[in-house]
Amino acid sequence: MATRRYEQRLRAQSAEQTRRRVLDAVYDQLPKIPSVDAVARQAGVARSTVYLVFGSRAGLFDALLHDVSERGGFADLVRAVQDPDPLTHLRGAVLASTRIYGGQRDVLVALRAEAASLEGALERTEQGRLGGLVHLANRLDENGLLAVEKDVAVDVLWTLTGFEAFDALHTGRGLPVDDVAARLLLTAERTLLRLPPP
Amino acid sequence: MATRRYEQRLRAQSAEQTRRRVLDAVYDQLPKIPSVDAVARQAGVARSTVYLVFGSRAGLFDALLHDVSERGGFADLVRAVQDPDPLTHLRGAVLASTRIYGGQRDVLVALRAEAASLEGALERTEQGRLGGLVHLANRLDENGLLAVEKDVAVDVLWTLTGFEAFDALHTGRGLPVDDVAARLLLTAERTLLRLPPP
DNA sequence: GCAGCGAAAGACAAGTTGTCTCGCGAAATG
DNA sequence: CATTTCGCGAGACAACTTGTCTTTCGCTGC
Repeated sequence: MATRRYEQRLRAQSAEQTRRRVLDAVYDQLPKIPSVDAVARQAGVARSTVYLVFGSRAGLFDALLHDVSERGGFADLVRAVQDPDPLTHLRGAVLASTRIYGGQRDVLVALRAEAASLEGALERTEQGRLGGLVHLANRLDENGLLAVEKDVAVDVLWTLTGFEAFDALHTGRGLPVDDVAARLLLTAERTLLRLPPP
Repeated sequence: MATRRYEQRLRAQSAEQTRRRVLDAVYDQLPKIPSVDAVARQAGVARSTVYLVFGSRAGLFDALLHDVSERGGFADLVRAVQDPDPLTHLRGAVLASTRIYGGQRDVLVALRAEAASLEGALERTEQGRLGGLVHLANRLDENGLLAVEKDVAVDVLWTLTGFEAFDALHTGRGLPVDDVAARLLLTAERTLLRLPPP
């Protein structure tokens, strides 16, 4: 049974293609949350293949979560965070994250609905956001811009920059994405800053 | 086939009892979201009885929604809204609703998870909250207390008094209920009021 | 007693997730 | 070119769920 070397080129590449086709099939069926069978049919793939590639329904949505994290305007968010001016940092972070939520809204709703099966994978993703907010609060504090305790600032930013706050205004109140960003930014600035804009 | 009069006393009362037993069985199994079968077994009732009384799984959770609305500290909320001072009104409303969310957290999470089957029944319940917030914003405006547009005030209050904002701080950040209320109230006051507290 | 009705019991259909087996066919290797 | 390897389709099966319907039991109310 001396297993011989086996380097994949075309095969690995075609495997990656079916993986993508399945993920795209999930996007295609949003905002309805599809069954594994529906995803497989839409992707033109056997249902057993989905289980082969992703392990389970939860594994499929876990992969979807990572896919969302790697896509979409996260570049803008990273750029905003690197601005030397803390106020521009704040402004850019709220605007960029709101636009991400607006673009990915359906996927994020689906992932929230599947959250029970995801065993905290969603929360783990949010750890990064929390870290960024702590950093932001520190910078604002160092520059003497904060009108409240640093802990309080983190809590307020956590609430305002989450998907739930976005969706409350966007879906709940019917506001367009940029209006949502304006409301959230206004709230953050007037609550946190020593000299808020009028 | 002349159907004769039939006034129910004990029978209607026992029917009401099984209805309550079923609803209580749902509460018993929280925070896990139970199947109809599990609810029936916990209630000591046949599964078919659940369907007889509530029509469907969605009907069961719809009844649960109404049950939650009628229970819990909604009396405090109503009392707060009737205070002559708009600032006390604001303060009392945020505090009371936060405490309701804290007490009913598991049920509300379950209802949110079932929201897809509930066909907007949850949103209809939220209409009452929106109406109350519009009223509050009007009163603040009439007294010259608002530092922002009335529409903006409603949007901000909508975000801050929703269950999602509560849960972001309570579950997401691990804050006790009264600390959550403090953060939310601070944010509302500093954002909306012309002369916010320090 | 007798009729009405709440409720149990249980069969049945349909949809879902998850597991496993079998086998084809194309890519990789010597 | 022959052989190995492995991605993937096809399909059977088990287990669980929602939802519907029929039959039967037993207590209540006239």
